[in-house]
Amino acid sequence: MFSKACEYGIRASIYIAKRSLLEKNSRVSLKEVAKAIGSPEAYTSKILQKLAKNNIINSDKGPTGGFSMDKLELDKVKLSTIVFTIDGDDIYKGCGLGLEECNEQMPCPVHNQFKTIREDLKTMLETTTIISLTMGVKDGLTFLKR
Amino acid sequence: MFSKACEYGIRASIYIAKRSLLEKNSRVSLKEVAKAIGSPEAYTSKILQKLAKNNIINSDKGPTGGFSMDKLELDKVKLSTIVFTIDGDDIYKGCGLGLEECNEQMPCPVHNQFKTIREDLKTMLETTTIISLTMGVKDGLTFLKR
DNA sequence: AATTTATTGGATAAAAATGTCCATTATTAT
DNA sequence: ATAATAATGGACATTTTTATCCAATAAATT
Repeated sequence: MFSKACEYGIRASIYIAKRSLLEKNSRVSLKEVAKAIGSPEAYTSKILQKLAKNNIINSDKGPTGGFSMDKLELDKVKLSTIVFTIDGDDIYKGCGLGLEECNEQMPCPVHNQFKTIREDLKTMLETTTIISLTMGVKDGLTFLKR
Repeated sequence: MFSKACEYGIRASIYIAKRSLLEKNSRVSLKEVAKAIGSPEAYTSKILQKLAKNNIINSDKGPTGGFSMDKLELDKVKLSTIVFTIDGDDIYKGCGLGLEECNEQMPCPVHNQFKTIREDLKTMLETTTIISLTMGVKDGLTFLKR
């Protein structure tokens, strides 16, 4: 469904969000993030860089540096934002059978069957906020690792 | 969503089904299939081999040989069968965030949001038959290429 | 100012997916 | 039997994705 990079990106964002929610002015190091979500450190670094450049997370260099998210913005960051930043819009516009062009006028054989599912997925991604996902983790109801 | 191999596999199956439906005892050559669905010939060959080994399509060697499907079985072949044969069951059981274990007891943060969508997808794949997809192509309503 | 710390960015490596080539095998027709 | 045809199977090549390494940069502390 998502690329590995995107999976790491979502999990990392949730972890950073959680830490930013619990302590103010918290800065989470790359090492801590990677450990918390069970991802390769250097690879995770690249993904966090991308998220930082797209202003989804903040990053600060130097001692006491690390990654963080604006607590007051956590309800504005949607899952769709992260997915789009890392995987692009294939999940929305891509054809289920890989045709370059596939639309109402010239649909692939599964176009209509996929339409509903894809729209549901889109809606879900666009309405699910990072804060809501973070809550589950904070309350020990959901998990970011294993 | 699906691998490229799986996309080719589905499109190829539909094309072979269509030809088998229109002419009896038809044998479609690899070349014809690849041309009809716009896929690389040699790569498509591998995929058809896999489908043939799993009895989803028939293959016959020699002159007049080629690929075919049993006309009377076309309503029994489900999209899910092809997808499972080529891509395995990741699409059903795999975690949306890539966790090795993810279930009701220890769900990932998006587990519940994905559950509905995944079940809908599963149901769709399990209820969509090759014959129904073939009809659309036969009637010029849907397309296998471009 | 010097040292330490942590992210950044570029190069490179490893793995997986996609794609190609060609000799072999099975089958049909002559 | 021989030749022609079409799938098969194995090796190989390319591309994309995933992952690693390390020097450079920026910031904080002493």
